[in-house]
Amino acid sequence: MNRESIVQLLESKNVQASYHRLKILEYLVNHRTHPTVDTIYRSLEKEIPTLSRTTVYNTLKVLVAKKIVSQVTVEENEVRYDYSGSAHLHFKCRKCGVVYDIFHDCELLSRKEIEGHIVDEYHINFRGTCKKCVEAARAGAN
Amino acid sequence: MNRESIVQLLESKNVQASYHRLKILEYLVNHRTHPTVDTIYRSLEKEIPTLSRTTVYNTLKVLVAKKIVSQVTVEENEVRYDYSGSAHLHFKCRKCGVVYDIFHDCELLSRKEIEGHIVDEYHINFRGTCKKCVEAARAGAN
DNA sequence: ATTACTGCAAATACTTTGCATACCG
DNA sequence: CGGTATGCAAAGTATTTGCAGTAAT
Repeated sequence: MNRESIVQLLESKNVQASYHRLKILEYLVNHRTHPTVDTIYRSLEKEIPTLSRTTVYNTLKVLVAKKIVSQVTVEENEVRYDYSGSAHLHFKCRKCGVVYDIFHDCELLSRKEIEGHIVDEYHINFRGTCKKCVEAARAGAN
Repeated sequence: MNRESIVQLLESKNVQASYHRLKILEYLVNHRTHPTVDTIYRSLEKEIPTLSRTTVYNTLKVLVAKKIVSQVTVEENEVRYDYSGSAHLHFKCRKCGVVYDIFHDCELLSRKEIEGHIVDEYHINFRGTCKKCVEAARAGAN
C-alpha cells in the first residue's frame, strides 16, 4: 500500500496523519508479521531517531481505538499488532515463532450472537508446529 | 470436586500435592471464573497468611506445564487461569467483565491440522455484551 | 491562539530470579 | 539426609502517566 492510501486511510477515520502515525501504520500495513510494540519501535528508530516508545504506544492506542489495527495475543503475555484486513485466524509456530494468518471459512467468524451474548469481536488462535518446521524436522530425520 | 480428588489429580500428573498447590488448584477447580494471578493470590491470602505471590506464580507454572490448568487471554494483556475441563470457547463481556464458558459444537475444535500446520492448542475468544447486560440495558430503557 | 502530538523521565504493574529457609519423603 | 517447595527482596520488563516542549490548524 502506498503512502497516499495510508494518509487517506487515517483521514477517513478522522485521525490526523502526522509523520509518526503515518510511518507506524505504514510499517504495520507493509509488514504483516504481527509485530510487538518493541519490534515496531526498533525497526523505526533507525529511520526516525527522535521516535520514542511513548509515541509508538500512543499511536497504537489511537489506531486500535479507531479499529484501524487490532491487538492480537496469540501467545499469552505478548501483545502484537495487526493491520485489520479481512477476518482471519492466527496460527503461531512454537518452534520458529512465526505467526501465520489463516483464512478459513468458519461458521463462527460470521456470528453476531452466541448463546444470547452479542459478539462484536473474536480472536481465534492456534498454536503448534508449522508446516515448514514439520518438513524441516522430517528432512533432518532422513 | 472434593479435596481427595484434587490430591489424586495432582498425584496422577506426578505433582507433589503440597498444601499450597492443593489450595491453589482447589480454588481453580471450584471457582470457574478464569481468575488472574492477583485474584487467586488475594482470595487465598486471607486463609493462608504466609502465602506469597511467588508461590502462586510457581504453582501456576507447574500446573500449566502439566496441563492441569490452562492460560487464557480473553483480553489482551491479562493472563487468566482456567482449570482445563472439556474443550470450550470463552466470551468476555465488555460491560460487566465476566468471562463465560461457551460450549459450541465447532468444527475447528476437533482439528488436528490446519493449512498444513500441526495444531496442538487453540484459543477461541469472543468479546461483546453479555446476555445479562443486554437485558439490563433493555429494562433500563423502558 | 488553541488544540493536538511528541518525548522524556518517573511511576506503576507484572513477572522472574537468586538465595536462604523450611518442609517432606 | 537430600531433594523439593516456599518466601522474601531485588531485578527485570512492559506499560502508563505527568508535564513541558513542539508542531499543526
